Amino acid sequence: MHATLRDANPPLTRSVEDYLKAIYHLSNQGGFAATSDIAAMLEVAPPSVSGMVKRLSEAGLIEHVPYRGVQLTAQGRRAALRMIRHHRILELYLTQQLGYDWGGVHAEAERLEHAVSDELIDRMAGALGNPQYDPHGDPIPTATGEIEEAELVSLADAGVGTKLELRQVGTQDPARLRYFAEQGLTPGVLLTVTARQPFNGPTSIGLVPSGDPRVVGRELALVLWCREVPVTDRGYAGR
Amino acid sequence: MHATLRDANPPLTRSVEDYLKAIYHLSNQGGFAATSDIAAMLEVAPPSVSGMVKRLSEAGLIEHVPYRGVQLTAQGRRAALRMIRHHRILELYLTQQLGYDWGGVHAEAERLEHAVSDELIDRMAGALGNPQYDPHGDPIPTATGEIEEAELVSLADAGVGTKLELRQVGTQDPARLRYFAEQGLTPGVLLTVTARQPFNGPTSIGLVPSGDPRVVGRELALVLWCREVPVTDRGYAGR
DNA sequence: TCCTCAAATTAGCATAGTCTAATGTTGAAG
DNA sequence: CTTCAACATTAGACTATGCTAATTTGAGGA
Repeated sequence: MHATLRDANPPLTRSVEDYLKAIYHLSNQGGFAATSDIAAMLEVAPPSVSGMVKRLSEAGLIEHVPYRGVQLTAQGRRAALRMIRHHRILELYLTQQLGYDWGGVHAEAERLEHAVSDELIDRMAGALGNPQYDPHGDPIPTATGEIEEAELVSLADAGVGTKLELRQVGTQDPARLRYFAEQGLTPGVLLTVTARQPFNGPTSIGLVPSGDPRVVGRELALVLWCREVPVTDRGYAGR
Repeated sequence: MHATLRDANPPLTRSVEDYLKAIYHLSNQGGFAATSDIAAMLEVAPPSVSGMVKRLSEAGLIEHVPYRGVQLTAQGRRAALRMIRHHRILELYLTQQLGYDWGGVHAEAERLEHAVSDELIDRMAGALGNPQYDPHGDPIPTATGEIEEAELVSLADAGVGTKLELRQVGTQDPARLRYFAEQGLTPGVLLTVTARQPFNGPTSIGLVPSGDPRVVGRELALVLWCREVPVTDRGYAGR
């Protein structure tokens, strides 16, 4: 009678998995994912998102606060992490075992992540020595759905010499957002911290891989939330 | 304006690819595939097949003769062979490179064949040394869509000692069909020719892998069309 | 405080694919 | 030559997912 009793584990469709993954990436640090951002990420129209949000929410995969956004439930998060694990291991396997280059691998992984079984992914992971990070430096969720949460540091607090990936821009102010965009400071870019002036002075950074320098005042640097990137890396194509 | 002009190469859906593959297998030697046989093979209701047949036929992938059956066009055949190539290389790759056993591999390949790119398949084939046969002895279509047509021999003409796969039963007579079914002689079964009596005498065979013996008179043996199976084999799970 | 505008949602429609129930067709058996 | 059973098709409904157009909402600027 109750939906949950009817079929506890209906296999998720490709679309559903894509939405969950997008929501995961857009609500990184506990916030809400906005309808229009989901629509942009998946390249669908906003009303399509509203429709899917309704279904996902009825299925218990997300929480929806009308006109504010959505968050994953524990169940939705599990499904999203499963896709991310699939994706990251596939990218690794295809490049390391089958000679793919980083250009071609993303689209292939994007399609395959929905079709592979967990068993296949585990076998691929085994063949790779059960890696913990993908080549972007992003952590690979475990088979049990745990992920090393890379906590975000504000650019104003990041250590000089560290390599960072810009993850969240913590302001809604259009003028500032526009400025950041002009400077090439959008989520996903990689940068290294080259210097910081004392007494709450500005932070100097270099963009990766271009090397272009930027200087960011403290007020702005405080809202640029970054993840520290381990070592090897080359651009951001994956998710 | 014309459908063909609107989008010459719409990517085929998973369903469409499954139908084309089923039709290929069911119309082996130039005949028609029957609606009910397609429905049985894909485990859908017959009206679903009628509906899909209409779409496939409008798309130029099959020829439909109402109340008789369907045949693949050159375009449909190309798409079917592409799936078969995907499937057979995937089965080979998963077993040889990732330690799958023959039980688990079919379902995995069945899902993946629709999601992999031709490039990935070619890379897998390369890693395997560009094999020509899958482990069932079935020929693998080339990347350009050619397949070694295993010509069929009648059981009455097959050499003693050869291993065969029964592919077509060349009669419509219900009494004979029923008899063949009782004897376990249905398309797909493997057998070895153990003896043949002289002067148009009967052929003795052993079923594989059970070893059960059968003796088939010349009249019946003449309508059992078989494919010679190279060497290694173990049951028929793939396609 | 009020207004306006961007964002979100609802309304209404389309397509692919599935189903069950009803109807049509064909060929084989008497 | 008729009839009937098996097979195929049509009719009509439903779900998932997408779209455009219209409407609603909420939050910041005047």
